[in-house]
Amino acid sequence: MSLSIISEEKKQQEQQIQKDIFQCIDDYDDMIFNAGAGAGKTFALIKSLKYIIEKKGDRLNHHNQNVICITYTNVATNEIKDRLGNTKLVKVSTIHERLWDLIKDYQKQLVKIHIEKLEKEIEIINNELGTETKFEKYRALVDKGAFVSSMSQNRDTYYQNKDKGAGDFRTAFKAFLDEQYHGLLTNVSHFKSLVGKLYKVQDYEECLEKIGREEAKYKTVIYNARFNIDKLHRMLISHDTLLEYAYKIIETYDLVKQIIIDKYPYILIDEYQDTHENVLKILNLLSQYSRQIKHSVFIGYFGDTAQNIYDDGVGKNIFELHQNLENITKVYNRRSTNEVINVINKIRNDDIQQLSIYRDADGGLVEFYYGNQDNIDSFINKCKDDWGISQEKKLHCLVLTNELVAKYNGFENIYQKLKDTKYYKSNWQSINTEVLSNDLSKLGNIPILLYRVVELKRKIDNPKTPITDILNEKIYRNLTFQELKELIEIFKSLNNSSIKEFLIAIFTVYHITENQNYKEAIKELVQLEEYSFDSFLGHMLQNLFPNVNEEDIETSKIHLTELLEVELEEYTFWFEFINKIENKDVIYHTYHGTKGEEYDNIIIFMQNNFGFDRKKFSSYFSKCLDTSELGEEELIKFTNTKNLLYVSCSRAINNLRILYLDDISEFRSGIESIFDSINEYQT
DNA sequence: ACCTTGTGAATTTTT
DNA sequence: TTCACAAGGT
Repeated sequence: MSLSIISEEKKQQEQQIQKDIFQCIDDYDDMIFNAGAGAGKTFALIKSLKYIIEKKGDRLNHHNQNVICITYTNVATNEIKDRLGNTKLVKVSTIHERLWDLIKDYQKQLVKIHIEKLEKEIEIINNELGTETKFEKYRALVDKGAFVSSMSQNRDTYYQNKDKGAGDFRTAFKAFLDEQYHGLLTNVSHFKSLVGKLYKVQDYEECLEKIGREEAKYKTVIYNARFNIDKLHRMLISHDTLLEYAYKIIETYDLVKQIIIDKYPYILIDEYQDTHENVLKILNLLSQYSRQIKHSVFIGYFGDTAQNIYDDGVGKNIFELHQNLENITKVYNRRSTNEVINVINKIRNDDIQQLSIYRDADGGLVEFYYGNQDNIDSFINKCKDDWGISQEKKLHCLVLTNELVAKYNGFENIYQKLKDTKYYKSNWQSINTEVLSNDLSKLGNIPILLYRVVELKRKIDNPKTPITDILNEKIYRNLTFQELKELIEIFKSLNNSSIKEFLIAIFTVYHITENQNYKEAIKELVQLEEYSFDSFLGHMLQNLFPNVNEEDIETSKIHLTELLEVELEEYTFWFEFINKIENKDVIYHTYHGTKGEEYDNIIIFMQNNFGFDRKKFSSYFSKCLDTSELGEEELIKFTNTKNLLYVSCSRAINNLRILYLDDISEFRSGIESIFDSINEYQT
């Protein structure tokens, strides 16, 4: 049994590092705590928070002050709250939640910033319309105003057709568009882009007028965390714009700065490398202003530049954005065996070269194999055999895309059928959040509906489910035992093989039963105008094929019916995935999705391409021997890939194998520089 | 034979 | 965003 004996000497040094952090807190020295993967960053953060509570708590309470702890995700927020225990002193939240809380009452100022934003956006669009080559034909129009007003009268036609291919779109538009404008339609995507921009300008100008007239809904700006895009013309801002506005308001108004400083003298940031540049700019402003007015503030960053895998994150730039930070690093690793540490050190290749804190850290395994797609199954089996994988000792596989995660976790058809709908084709960015999120509130309309149906079916089929769990409390609260029993009997009779059959049974019973409680329960489950399978399907159609053409309705309905006919087992796997129920011995994740996690046994499936980049990993390995020649753009790409590789490899505690699915002969030496030897995988 | 233009396909994560 | 490919023009 390795990783069990902690070195006394290193433990003492670890404690010294923690004391250094405390010293910074005492002296109000802004600091950055840098530590590699598995170093116990969150542990250090929590210890620091506890130190502040213990040593400064009374004074803070006396002055009605609080400590701010900001995290990158809601999951991290909950984890810190959990580990910290109950305290009113520390406000733990995501950066967005905290910033909105800080600025939302300054509506007058926010609306002013909003007006500036709208004006700037209009200017940007007009500038694009005036310069970009794709708008050349528009610029050549003699009477642009006539075209603009003609288009604004035909918004409906535009939105009904904008998701169609070029051919259909052209036909639809030629029918009513004045002949003189047909030239604009030669390139349909240019035309779509043009009209979209014209509409935006119109919306924004209209919004500015409404703000000017102080119309009811135009006096306040609202941050909506549920949507990923701004709806500026409706006074709604999303995540990035919130940060932008917060920065502006804090930059402009010294009073706001002072209020924040005086209320929150300690600000700690978890995973700083992922935070947005604007957040750093805000914190830097606060730090500088606090020195100016001589009201002390402590700002502490906890994180690791090498784990910056999102483009928005500041990463290494933090040192430029917030200068004179006290730099505290920790090189001890509490997670992995020496074999793993050795490899991840070579990947990060910077001044943090980790050492295990354990005296018995040998005994792990890291191996690099290459093969092809056909080897995947047998490779998994080999690892299962070699490592004695079982229900209790699971194997975690890292793949690059959610599509593969869905496939290997056993619900390929559900994912594909949803993906192949009109809605998710035009909102491809939404499919993964709306179908695969562990956070139910993020699931899309139809996925959450299907989820609830599956949930009900599972509860009914499981004899151990308590009656009260099947029903919403609203329904059963006022029922007598007899009524409850009858109701459950009806539910138990809905015994079916597929979601489709189950739904049909639900609605059939709905129409024949006299039991009002049942009807209420079904209404609670699905809210429809009419309770029938057809109307359920219609509801799905409306959501997943919005504005679908008359002639496509039938095929779309067939598509959706097929979705409902997918094997029940797949729905079970999907349900378990959403709920993170790990019933199988092999579990699949995306590389990105494993951030912050750790697993005993890992396989990473790797290949040349990822996303837009056909040579993501191949070019990484080609360049990792010598990065001196790289240009700025190339270096950003390189670092991004390096960090992703670092994050995924550093999840491993004991065993790590990589199977590369493309030919590696061109960049062999790059791989060898990190993984020592390369094995050809043979079945 | 070669060039230009238009089109579609590939897609991680968080707020 | 980048690439491949098809269609049509020179």
